[in-house]
Amino acid sequence: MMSHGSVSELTELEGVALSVVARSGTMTAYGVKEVLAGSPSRFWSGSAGAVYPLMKRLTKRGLLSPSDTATGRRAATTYTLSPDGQRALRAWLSDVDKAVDPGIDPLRFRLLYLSLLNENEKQQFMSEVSQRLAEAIAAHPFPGGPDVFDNRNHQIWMKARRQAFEEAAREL
Amino acid sequence: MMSHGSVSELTELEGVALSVVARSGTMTAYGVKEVLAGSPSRFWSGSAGAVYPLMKRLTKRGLLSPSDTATGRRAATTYTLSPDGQRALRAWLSDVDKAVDPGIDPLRFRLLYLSLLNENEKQQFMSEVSQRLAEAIAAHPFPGGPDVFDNRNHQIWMKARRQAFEEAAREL
DNA sequence: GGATGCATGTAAAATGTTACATGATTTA
DNA sequence: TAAATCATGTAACATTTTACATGCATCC
Repeated sequence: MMSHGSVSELTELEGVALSVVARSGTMTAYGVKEVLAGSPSRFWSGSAGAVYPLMKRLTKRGLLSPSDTATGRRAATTYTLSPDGQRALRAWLSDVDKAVDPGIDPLRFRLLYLSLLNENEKQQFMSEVSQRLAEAIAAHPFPGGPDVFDNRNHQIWMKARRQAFEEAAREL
Repeated sequence: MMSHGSVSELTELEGVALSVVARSGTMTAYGVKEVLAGSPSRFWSGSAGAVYPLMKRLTKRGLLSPSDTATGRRAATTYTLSPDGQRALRAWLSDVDKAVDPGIDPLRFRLLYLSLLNENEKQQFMSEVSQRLAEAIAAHPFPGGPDVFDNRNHQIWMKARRQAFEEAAREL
């Protein structure tokens, strides 16, 4: 049998968290939380309750190296990637199976079931979505951080989703 | 203040579950589980431990009406949408804010952080992803059920993602 | 009639959300 | 210097995963 887990597999949240740390070189839990909170997606809550424990778990797994950076009399921890963390991140980033997974797209789900609405509701929905997508594409800087959820990347994805939306609409 | 919650808001999982029931008119927890398990996305686990309790919660919230359909001596419950369930589902389906949310796209995240890999790794990744996307688009019937995660819809979305991928690649 | 798979769940553990607490720092 | 905001967490609760248990049907 192939050795299945020389590096531990990461969830999307874990992978993104490690990426954020790696990109900066060093980062606190708060910093990671802020980046996530700046995401255009509501699926990244960026809540303290999610992120602080996450960083602890990744530390316990040996993927992050904490250092105590208390300022004044206040406790604080800054993290860097350990060598194992770097390996795990590389494995996550280049995981093609995960990459091609369609993930979760709320628009896709709705188009799949839109026939459950009546004609009026459908029309209304399609027209509002169309408008909102156009706005999202036009809006250069969306509110939030420029790091993970980089504007340009966001725009590219929104354009692709609009295309899917229009194609699906044609077949509705 | 506006009455904020005459119908309870649904998560994506809840919305999809109600949609599956609504489309069939009637369905067991097992049926819903099977549809979810047939999804191309790993984010829908379709595990019994997720679905059976979910159906109970939706029942408790008054959105599903259970009926006892024991066959022989074995307990079984089939569900239909209650009037409140229908309203909640309509509200979910036509929720434009949720619809435009980018959701979770594993490919998007990876392209965002791909610069953390070295040139070789990047090349390898891009070429493999490209191939896998092409395969996914060409493959007419993907393994799994034809209901929620309808082939045609899946294909449209994969095409859109390939376009985003190519555009992002050009700017890498 | 034993093995295999379908159908219906539950239990323990992990993860994530919401809400709170509290120390430090900036701002009015 | 009081109020607001930033930063660092924890606690209770809800949800989800993983793993197990078990009854019925079918097929070999």
